[in-house]
This record gives sequence, structure tokens and C-alpha cells, in this order.
Amino acid sequence: MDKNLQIYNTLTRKKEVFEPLNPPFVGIYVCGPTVYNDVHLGNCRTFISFDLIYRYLLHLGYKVRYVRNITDAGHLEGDRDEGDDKFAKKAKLEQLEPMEIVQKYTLSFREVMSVFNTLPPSIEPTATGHISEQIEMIKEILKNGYAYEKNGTVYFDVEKYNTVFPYGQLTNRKLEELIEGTRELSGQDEKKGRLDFALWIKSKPETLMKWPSPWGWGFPGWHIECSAMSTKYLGEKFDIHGGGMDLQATHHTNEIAQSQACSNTAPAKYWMHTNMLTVNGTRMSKSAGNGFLPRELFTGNHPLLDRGYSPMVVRFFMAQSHYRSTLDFSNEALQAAEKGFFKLMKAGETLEKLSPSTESTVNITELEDNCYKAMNDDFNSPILISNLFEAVRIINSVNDGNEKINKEDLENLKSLFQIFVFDILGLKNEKSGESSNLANDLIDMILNLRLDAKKNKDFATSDKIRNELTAKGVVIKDTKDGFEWELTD
RNA sequence: GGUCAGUUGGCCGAGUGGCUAGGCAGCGGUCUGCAAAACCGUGUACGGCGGUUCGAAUCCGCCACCGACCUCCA
Repeated sequence: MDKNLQIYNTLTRKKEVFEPLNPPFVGIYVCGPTVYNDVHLGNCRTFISFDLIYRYLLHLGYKVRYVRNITDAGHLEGDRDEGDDKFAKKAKLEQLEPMEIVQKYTLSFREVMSVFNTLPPSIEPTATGHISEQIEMIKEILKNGYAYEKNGTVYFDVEKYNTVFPYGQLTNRKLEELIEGTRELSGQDEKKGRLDFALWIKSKPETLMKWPSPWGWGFPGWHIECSAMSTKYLGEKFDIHGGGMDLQATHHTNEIAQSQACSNTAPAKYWMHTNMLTVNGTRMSKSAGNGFLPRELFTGNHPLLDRGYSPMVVRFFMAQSHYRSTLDFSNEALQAAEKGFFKLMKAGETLEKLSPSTESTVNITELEDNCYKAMNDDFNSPILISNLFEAVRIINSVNDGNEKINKEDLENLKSLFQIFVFDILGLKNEKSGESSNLANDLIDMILNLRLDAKKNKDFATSDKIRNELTAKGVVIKDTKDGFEWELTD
């Protein structure tokens, strides 16, 4: 097992050697979606990034338990534990039960994830399925004195917590600075401190999703579900906790506080945060209204898009940037990625047809080392891809007779290509569904006629055939003694 | 205002104190009847100004610009 994997840890703000708590087991928890709406592409980026991380850990031989929750209750709109429940609001809007909303968007989320070829997590727990675990945890926090109840709502006492634990450690901020950034409490506010957040929220008479608790009917606050569920399935302390960068300051800060206050244990050893997807330099977000839906991207049905791009092109595009960098969305960038992706896939097909020589003029071992080096350096997929294009060069050069490869190297190259392109990057060759055999046969027949024309130096006819087939989307590539063809979109 | 990032060649996007990232586009060549594809070659890139250093785009300081978080969002 490779011991050289380095992971950037948000807690320490530097890369650290990855050492699992209980090898070969690895526990990873990623904050999943709140299923009251379609996921947009920015959300997808995070889950695709963690899919890459999950796949690489699996490849290294770790026994990974990957937990990604579904938030299906308790996420309020508006600021500071006020405002409507997101599900209730959406349910009203669509005239459905809140749980119908949950079901609808859970299914659509899973479908999108599957289209992007992400592996399903080991466990996908829901907030509503773990109410009692959350209540138990809140009771423990209350018992330890880090929370207080006010009229059926339980708040976490941030200022008291901060006297014992560093509350702002994940964002490197002091409590005083954090307090300055919040607004004054109003007269009727139940909270004692401006940073206090709700662990349990008393329901209103009209609230549909509510549960009985020691503090009366209510529902859990947004942050407690992740603490309760990560503890249940991964233990009080586990290896990796991940999520989007936007969750770092509030959600993850509060998760750490809850776990510390409950069991005196910091929940995760490594915190990983993925950066935002941007459009014209600005964050893609629900509220900004600049969010692309995956479907809009695939079909090209969006004002900012010239045309559609396939899921694998998008996945490849995302892998070309590092997960901790922002990635900007544009037609030009997508088109460039598309060409690169097709080139990579084509090389994969060529690779299968290569025949070995007795000697090798290429260095596959070095190439393989470089691929591992890239991934071991905090999952640097862009560098991995640049190495894979070196593989593409080798494949095409061997195919052209400019390089030689022996049997052993060829086998290694095939295995390397399979491992890094398909197993780890999670790409797949999505060559548009082959048209009917009849159509294929007809194209072959026509091209054979063209070949005859060429042999007879009847270039007028051969060019006419090529032009007309090209116009119909058949790209012709002449080879030494024949031809190849493929369909464009 | 506070915290944290970023500013790289026509576009996207890595990275490093001295040694080619890569993709896309462009240019020249090989191949081809001509193309296409492929291969080979090809780019005074690192926001500005100072400083440290034998040497900085890479470290430090200041400035400018842009962004994220601090209020729901992956």
C-alpha cells in the first residue's frame, strides 16, 4: 500500500502525509445535498471531486467506508435559525407533501450522480432517519453544559464552548472577530450569544415535519445531523471529513463544536474542502440564479451555452483543474476539454490495436511513477492528465511506427490506461450508441466504392463521396490501404 | 470592515528558487492525389513596484485588481 499520499488538511492549512487511524480501514464523510431542489453543476463538482478521492483511496487498497448524507429535514431558509423550512416552502410551492419533495429530488440527485459515473457511497443516511440519534447527542451536549433550552428550542452556547475549545480554528478566526461580523441580538431573541446556533428547533403549529423530543415537538437544526450520523457510522473520530468550501465557516465549524462538546473528540483527522465552480468569475449558486442544471448542460438549453456537452466531457473538464482551485465555466473551455477528451478516448481505442515489438523505445515505468506521484500529491488530477497525454503521445507514435513497445511494456501501458483513465478518473468512453448494423454496412459499402474510385484516380468521385458523407456527419480518415470513419455529434 | 484565496502565454489550467506541465487554438514540417487524423518542430507566460539571493514567475514587503467566506447554498 502506498504510504506517500499527501492530503491538504484545512485544519492545519498544509499538506500532510495521509495516515489512516485504523488501516487498512478509512472512514470518509462528505456533506451531501439538501434535497429540496435540483442540484446544479456547482454541487456536482464537489461530489465528483470526492468521487475521484474515493476511487483513488480504493485503488490504493484501503477498505473505505464512504458516507454521504442526504439532508431531508431541518434546513431553514433565511438567516440565523429563522424563516421557513426549505422543504415546507417548496412543498407549498409544488403542492406536494414535504416527503414527496424529498423523494423527488433524492431520486433526481441519484440519477445525476449516476450519469456523471460517480460510485454510490457506502451509506447514504438521511436526517429524518436519525432523529433519535440527534436527540441523544443534543441531550449529551446539554448534560455537558454547552447548550441551553429556551421555550422548546435548544441552542449551542458558542461563547462558553470557546472558553475550552478553539471555536474558529477551521477558518483561523478569533471569537471576537466572529462576533463582530454578526448583528446585534434583538430584544425578543431567545439566544444568549450572537453566534449561538440551534440544535433543536421548536415546531410551529403548522409545521409538517416534526418529532417529539424531551423539549417538546420540533425538528433538528441543520448541523447536528452530520455530527450524529458521522458518529453513528464512522465513530467519534474518523479519517476524512469533506464538503464544499462554503460549508467550512459555519456548518463544519459547528460540527466540530458539537462533537467536541458531546464526546470531547475532534470528529475528523483531515478536513478537505473543494472549491467553487464559477461562471464569469462569480460563484455558481442557487441564490445568484447563475446555476446550470446538469440537464441544461447536456442539452445546451441555456442562454450562456452555445451547445450541449456530454457528462463525461464535463467530468473530464472538471478533472483538468485541481479540486481546491476555482473552476470557471465557459463555452471555450468546455470545447477545448471536449476535444482533449475525445483525443484521450481515441488513443484508448488505438491502444487496444497496438502490436508489440521485441524492443521498447518508451519508458512506461517512469510514466506510471509520474501518474502516482501526481495523485499522491493531494489528488492532483490535472498533472495526472498531463501525464496521460504523454501516454497518448506514446500510443499514437507506436501506432505510426515512430516508437516501439515490447510485450511487457504494452501490457503495462494498457493496465495503466485502464487504472488511471477509467478506474480513478472515472471516465468512460461514451461513443454515441452505434447506429444500426445496416447503416454501418452501408457506410462501409460506400467507402469501399470510394476506395475503388481512388485507385482509379477518379478523385472527383472520391471527393464527392467524402464531401457528402462529411455533410451527413461521417468523418473519414484514410489509412495506408483503407479507411476509418466515425460519426460526429 | 475582518478572514482566506487568487492574478500564469490567444483561451483553459498545473507547478516550481536555477532543469518542458498539459489541453485547445495558431504557425512550420512529415504523411496524403488533396484533405482529415496522427507524428515532429515551434511561443521573450508568470499583475505592478521594491527587497532577500550567485540566481525569483517561485521567498519577503508594499500597491493594484479580482474572488470566496463572515447571511441559505457543494
